[in-house]
Amino acid sequence: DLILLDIWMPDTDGVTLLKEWASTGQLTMPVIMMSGHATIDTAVEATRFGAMEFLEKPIAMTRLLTAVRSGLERGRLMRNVRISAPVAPVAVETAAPLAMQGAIHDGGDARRAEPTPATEHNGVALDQPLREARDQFERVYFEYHLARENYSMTRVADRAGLERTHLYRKLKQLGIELARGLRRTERTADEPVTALDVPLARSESTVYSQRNHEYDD
Amino acid sequence: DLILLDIWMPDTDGVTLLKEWASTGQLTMPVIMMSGHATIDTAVEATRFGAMEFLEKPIAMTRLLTAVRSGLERGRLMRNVRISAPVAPVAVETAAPLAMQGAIHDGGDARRAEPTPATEHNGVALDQPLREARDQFERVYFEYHLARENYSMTRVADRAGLERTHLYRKLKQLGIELARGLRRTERTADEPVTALDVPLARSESTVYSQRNHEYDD
DNA sequence: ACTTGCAAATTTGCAAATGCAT
DNA sequence: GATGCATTTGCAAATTTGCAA
Repeated sequence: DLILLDIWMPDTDGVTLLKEWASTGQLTMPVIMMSGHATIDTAVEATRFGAMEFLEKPIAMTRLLTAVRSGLERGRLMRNVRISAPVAPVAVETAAPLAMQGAIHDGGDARRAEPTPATEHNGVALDQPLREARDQFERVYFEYHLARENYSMTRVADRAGLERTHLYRKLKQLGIELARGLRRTERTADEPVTALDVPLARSESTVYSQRNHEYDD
Repeated sequence: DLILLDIWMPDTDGVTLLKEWASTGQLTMPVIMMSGHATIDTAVEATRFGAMEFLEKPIAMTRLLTAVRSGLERGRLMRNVRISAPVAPVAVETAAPLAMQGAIHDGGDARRAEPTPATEHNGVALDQPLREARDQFERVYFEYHLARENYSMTRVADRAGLERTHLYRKLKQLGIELARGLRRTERTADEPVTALDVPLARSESTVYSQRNHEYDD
């Protein structure tokens, strides 16, 4: 579950809608904004109100896919964790901002508190096969370190105690895009991330280890 | 106290700096970004990492003033509330107390009892090599399922999607003892976890896979 | 109920290749 | 073109995992 919201719409505009959802606590899933003619202000506004990504048209298919993918991932996390991010502006993302943010929840009315969560830990659902759970955990793990080390593969690899080269494979396998980390400076805009753009997004076939076949028994 | 950060700077760029602060928990006061040539991506990034405002040059004096004013206001709030970790919201702890048991915290650099330790995610310390972290996670995972299924290896194996036989090895390897004689107790899985006090016995000696040797390189 | 032997599937490290940017 | 760093690949060794005792 995930929402792709366009700024320009017949009746209202995306941002207004987003704000509305946010203020009524209906923002229960990740939102990716799309727009062809947005201003910085609009983008900031949207982000502040919980939008996960803000893509400008023309949108590169790879980028969209990437965004959707991590959006869904985040959605999964959101569902597991009853986040209560500060509404409105107050949003000092401290660390691990990528791990999960969004979910601007109108404070106070979190009535959907399940009686016995226990099903999750670390924002990772425990009630699922080990492999899935473990993968999810690793995703959290790496997102955390990536953010923390500012996307320096060298440093992350070091911290994780892995070979740098292996780290790449690992991330790809987990579906973690490096795209976002402007490990150098701001380049972006018309040329979002050079070589990292293509690989993962499409060619599932290249995924170096296939372990997704259904087990039927 | 408030920071006015320009994107374009001699050494680094504002966003990188911002991220750095954010990831090291130094973001203790409002930040207002300023830039003359920013892209939407940059703005979104900055907002996501805690920037309060994103002003484009040329900046209207009124706007700057407004921003600064509300920035200071917010700063005051932050100081009062000690804005404790808005992110890293993971907060479900209810029924998985077995969480941390293995020696976690080493004397790394966790001496900052600051708002966001971020060093650990709800039990499993993330600031350690992947292998350790993962093992810890798996321990939590299995303890959870064992308790939940009342130590029925068959059912746990089933839930975890593992071979029953492999499960034994796994547990041994993780150092989880299941010598608890309660696996006969009449009770079903719908019962909330009960006997979690089971201490972890570590029988390093039997560990079936040796991966603890020092890597001397 | 729990262990073992074994082969197949995965993961992981190392070295070499490729791609980019200065 | 040369040089240095980031990312991929090929490969073999180390581990994990399922199946049949």
